[in-house]
Amino acid sequence: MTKPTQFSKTLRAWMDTFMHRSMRGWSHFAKSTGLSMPQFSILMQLHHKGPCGMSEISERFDVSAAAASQLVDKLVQAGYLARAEDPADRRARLLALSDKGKELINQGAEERHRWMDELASKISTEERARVTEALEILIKAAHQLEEKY
Amino acid sequence: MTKPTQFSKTLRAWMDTFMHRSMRGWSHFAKSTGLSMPQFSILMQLHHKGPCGMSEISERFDVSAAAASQLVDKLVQAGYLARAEDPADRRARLLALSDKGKELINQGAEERHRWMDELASKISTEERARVTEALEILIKAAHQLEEKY
DNA sequence: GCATAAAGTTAAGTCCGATTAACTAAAAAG
DNA sequence: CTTTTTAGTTAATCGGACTTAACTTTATGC
Repeated sequence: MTKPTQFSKTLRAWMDTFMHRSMRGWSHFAKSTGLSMPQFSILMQLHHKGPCGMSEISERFDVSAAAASQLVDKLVQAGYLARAEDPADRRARLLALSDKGKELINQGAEERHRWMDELASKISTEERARVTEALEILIKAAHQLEEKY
Repeated sequence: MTKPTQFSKTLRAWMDTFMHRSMRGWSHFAKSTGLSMPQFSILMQLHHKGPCGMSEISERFDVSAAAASQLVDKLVQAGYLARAEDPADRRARLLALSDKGKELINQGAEERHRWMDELASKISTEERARVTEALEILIKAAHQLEEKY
């Protein structure tokens, strides 16, 4: 954490390359669906974390409850989200991706993953094995970090 | 490219895990600077690709020349960008990050890179060597792809 | 050189996200 | 059972991003 090692330098270089590229693909796809970036982000969040209440949306995105409510409302009207009453607490809402919403997310993932397949084509078979192994190490480490909080 | 190999599956898994995480940090930082997402994206683009003209901005972000002009104007007024006349073509402008702009980008990179250092702490020394090697392979492949277009 | 095209800018208007304030309904606290 | 807190919605409004249209300035094509 004090001085950057070769490892962390390489990790940063990769992230810079990778982030820049995938960000473009991501926002391009969001635009092509007609959804705004905040709207798309909400769908992404639902996809990653599963169903949640309205308050969690406003916390995650650091906006007021009113803003979250309005944003979600548009997504519900567009058919991407289901908004149901929480049977355990009738004040609360249960937000979840609809089938249409799930399909959209999958489509987006496809687009964003396409360049990875191109990437794979630039890497020899023996290298792929080593890269796969290394990424698995990274993924495991990342999950360990996630658990902490 | 036809059927997903183990390699490409792992690559995708890594992408999903890390995109979600770093996107949050990125937009959080953008917000903390008081800059909007589009404004911040322009700074990022200048950082990655170096100085360019106004027309390139509008092409990259797929907005009208008018929108680009207005967006850039705000960044110039805020002191993040320098807008000079192109000596070779006096209609054109040369846009570049100012020192303040560069500093902001570096700060952002620090924030986004912090969790990578935490990640490093979860990985043993011998594993780091292998991961470093693998990432270098990926970086090289990514740059080969960039050159294509 | 004159017409046309290209690079930006400015202005007016639209749309969307976000805020505050006022409100409803349900749960928790006492 | 009444008070207070919590979850969410609605309305009015603000500001920012984006668009089209009209314009200025500079380069290019015949």
